[in-house]
Amino acid sequence: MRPTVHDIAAEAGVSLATVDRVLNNRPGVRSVTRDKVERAIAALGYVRDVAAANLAKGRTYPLIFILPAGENSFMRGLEAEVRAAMARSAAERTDITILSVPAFDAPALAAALLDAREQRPAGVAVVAVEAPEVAEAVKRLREDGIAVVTLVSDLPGSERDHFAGVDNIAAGRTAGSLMGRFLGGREGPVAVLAGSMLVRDHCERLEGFRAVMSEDFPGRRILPVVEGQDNPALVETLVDTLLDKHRDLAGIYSLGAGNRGLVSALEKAGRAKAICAIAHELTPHSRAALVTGTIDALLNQNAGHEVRSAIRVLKAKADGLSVIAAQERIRIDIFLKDNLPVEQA
Amino acid sequence: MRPTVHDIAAEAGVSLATVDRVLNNRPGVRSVTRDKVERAIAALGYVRDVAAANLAKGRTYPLIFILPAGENSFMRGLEAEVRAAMARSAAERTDITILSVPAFDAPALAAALLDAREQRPAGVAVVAVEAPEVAEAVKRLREDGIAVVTLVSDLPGSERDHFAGVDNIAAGRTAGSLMGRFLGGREGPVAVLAGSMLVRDHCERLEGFRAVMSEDFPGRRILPVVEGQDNPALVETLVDTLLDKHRDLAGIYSLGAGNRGLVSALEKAGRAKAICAIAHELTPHSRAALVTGTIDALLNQNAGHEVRSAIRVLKAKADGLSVIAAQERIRIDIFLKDNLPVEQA
DNA sequence: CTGTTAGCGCTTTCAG
DNA sequence: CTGAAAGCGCTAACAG
Repeated sequence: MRPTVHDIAAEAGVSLATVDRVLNNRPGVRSVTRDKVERAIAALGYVRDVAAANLAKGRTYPLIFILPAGENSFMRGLEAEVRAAMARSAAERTDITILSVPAFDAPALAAALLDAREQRPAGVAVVAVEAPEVAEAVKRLREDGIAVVTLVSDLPGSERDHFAGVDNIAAGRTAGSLMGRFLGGREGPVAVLAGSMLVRDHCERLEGFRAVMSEDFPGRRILPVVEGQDNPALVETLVDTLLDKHRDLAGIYSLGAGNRGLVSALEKAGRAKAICAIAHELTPHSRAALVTGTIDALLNQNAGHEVRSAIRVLKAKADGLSVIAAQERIRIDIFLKDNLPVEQA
Repeated sequence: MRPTVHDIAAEAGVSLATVDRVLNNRPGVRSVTRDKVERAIAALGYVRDVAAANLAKGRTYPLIFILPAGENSFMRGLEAEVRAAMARSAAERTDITILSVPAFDAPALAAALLDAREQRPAGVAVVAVEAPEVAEAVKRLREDGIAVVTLVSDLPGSERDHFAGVDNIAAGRTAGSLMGRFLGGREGPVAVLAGSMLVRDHCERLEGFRAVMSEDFPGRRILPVVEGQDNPALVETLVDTLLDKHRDLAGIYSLGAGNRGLVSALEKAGRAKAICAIAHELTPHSRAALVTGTIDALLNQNAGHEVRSAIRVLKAKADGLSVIAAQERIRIDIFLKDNLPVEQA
């Protein structure tokens, strides 16, 4: 049987309360006593039963998730994952609220953060837009002892505790590597389609993509980036134009959302098979396009992992604990038509 | 505050003990009483606090992992993950033992299973070798109420409760898809290197690979499969021969282990860059070869995920609970030099 | 500064 | 068949 607080109290010749004080390094213990207890802990190889501690504490973690509104499938999937986490709230001792804000709107986001602050949550997870006022709002939250985690898109240089998302430079590089190899010796330029250069994740993907293309495939021309605001209708128009203007287009890297527009444009132009398309995020639409071959490869971040990681980190930070960074690293999934996960119910 | 057993006892007008009997559907409750309690549970929307239940039960799960011996890096990594899980034993209420058996040795594996059975564990996780005597041993365990999960390599048709591993047909298809696209119009045949056709995972990868090559790249010649027993030295000799015999070799798919041998053979022949190599499992060696470009792509199964999943499933099965299959599905990771995870300490 | 005591939500004897 | 009471390992008042 593994040792309990009773055992260590007995071993150290003190009471349970004192052991508890040492364990949770609460003040009010003479250092001699503290030493005795610590020796006992070490001697018995005590490890605290976290479940029992939580039960006794009855602590819950009020958490707020701030997500962009709109019909972006990835974001709606992310929201679904947050709702799934809400369903597990009881078991995980969390109490989650979702706040919705317009996409790519820094003032609205800053306001939402301050709004969240009023509710005095233990932590806030936010899909960031890169702007000084947002960083400033994050700072205010931190000053109030509220843990802040950026989700999907980061806010470097701010005081956020952690970023729960993928390495977007690596994602862009991966896209570039696949694009270059898939095209092989085929002639023609490659177009790049982003959502907005206001969000960090899109900028970083572009940076990684360009880096690999120029390092490993220097002969390939990359067209200037086009911004579709993650809006399918706008994306479709933009791609229509691209296809029309560049009859020899060899590939398209879509690093943002709105892939429905990309897919329709390619298909109606009858160039779905001829053009190598690489996009991000596995959604019902992008999945279908991968299966038919309109999209050749899909990079994905697992929204479920991101949400669960954000929650774990927020809870840890709220308790002043550190996290094992490596363990919270989010992988970049690569999907081809051949390794698609089975569809969920 | 969410309802507790007390609330439902009060609501139903019975005692705690009766509520508990109903909750865990233990016998000795009149069906009228049972109904009353169940109505109360439904009315209050009660959800049991699993942590508290475990605390009260003080239950632990003795588990046995049976792993192949030898210096196969992937298997040693798997073992390291099992040891990591052992370190978490206290928190997870598990008590894990590792049994080591010679690789690809069905009689030894069957004996080990029977050996494990003597220790009356709650569950056994085993890297299977496909043979009737192994299936028979699994059956004996199940008859004794011991949960059995196959790990990495499955034993279909046996009575194992679950398989914790990747879809190896999909893995083979993915390898084929990448190989076909990476080669593009380049001429030359593709070689396939396996460990042993006695293990299910290798057979399935081969099947998937061949399927995609014939469907999507019918012009490409696939050489007969060569078995390297997951042994680097043997693999090296075999690849030496292949390289010598096929001066126009365009690609190699290594679907088993022993990649050290593959890498040295390619490098010493000076054909590392010219030949497209796709292999399995991220190990220190394969990682290095991916970075230098000797290996072009690596398919990987996350050993940590597999071990944790196996443990979750074994615990659930031991308690007679079902698992959400989708949640326990293990993904196939694809690594290029550009999306390698940061090296762990 | 330290100890006593009463729980957290659930399970488990042991009586009745 | 049902109930009362003790306790899992830990924490939190409240006394001393």
